[in-house]
Amino acid sequence: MPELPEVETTRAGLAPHLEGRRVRSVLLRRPDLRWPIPPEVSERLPGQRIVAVRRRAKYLLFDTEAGSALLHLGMSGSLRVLPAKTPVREHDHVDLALDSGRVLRFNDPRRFGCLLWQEPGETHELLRDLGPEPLSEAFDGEHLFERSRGRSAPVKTFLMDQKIVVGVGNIYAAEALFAAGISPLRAAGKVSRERYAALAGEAKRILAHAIARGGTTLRDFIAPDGAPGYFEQELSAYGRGGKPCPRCGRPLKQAMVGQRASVWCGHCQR
DNA sequence: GAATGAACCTGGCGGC
DNA sequence: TGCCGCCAGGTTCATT
Repeated sequence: MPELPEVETTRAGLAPHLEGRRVRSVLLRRPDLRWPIPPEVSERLPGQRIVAVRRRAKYLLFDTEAGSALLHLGMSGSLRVLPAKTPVREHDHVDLALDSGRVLRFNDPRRFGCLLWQEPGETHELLRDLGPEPLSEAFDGEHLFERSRGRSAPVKTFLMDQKIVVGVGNIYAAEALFAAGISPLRAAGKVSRERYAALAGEAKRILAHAIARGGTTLRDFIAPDGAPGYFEQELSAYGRGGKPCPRCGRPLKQAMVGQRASVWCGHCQR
């Protein structure tokens, strides 16, 4: 289930194989992903040279002079660069054949991912209202404090709102709140400036560390080179409901917060 | 504007 | 062993 570190790991793994390469052809085996793949992808991408592989939030952008392919991995998507004759597996929905003789293959069992098109010089509407990147200077405690005033929703829901900050999903929200000692149930508008400073700092630290470790391997995530991520071994809260808190040893609580499974320590997180 | 909940899809897992 | 039903996940959209 790709979150920002997984998407960044994917981007970094793909870039050396794609940048400077020309797209020979596009094969759509199954165009009905989350949204239908628009005709521009198969009409305008062939023949184009990929000049950059970028990431914005959890979206990957493959830039060409004719426009950019915009890809979201959804919850189960993965991308691999493979020899052109590699046998197709179930759920291999899209192939981009490259002039290197290899193919960029998109596999997505649950089809929550998408492949869209962005015109040159434009910003796709899905990217327009996104919050700052969590590892940028624009994201800090002051940003969280200002945007949270008057909001009664749980701070975990607030932190996962992509308009507030991008790329923080269920796993890293749980981990950042644990590290900062903030209960996920606390109303976002009731968290102090000082505690938001701690939360922003922990979110940055955890995300940067997860990227360095190759993301989190949970069921579906595999990096483009086929290697699993190693961050899962270091999770303190996520997926550990009922197990001892790494700090105080008391059992971690588990409940739904904003429709999402949440784990926290009732003693260490207030 | 904010909060809430449904919907999308399917593999994995627990219970029977 | 096989079947059934629930759960998980990110994001959008509709409703309140």
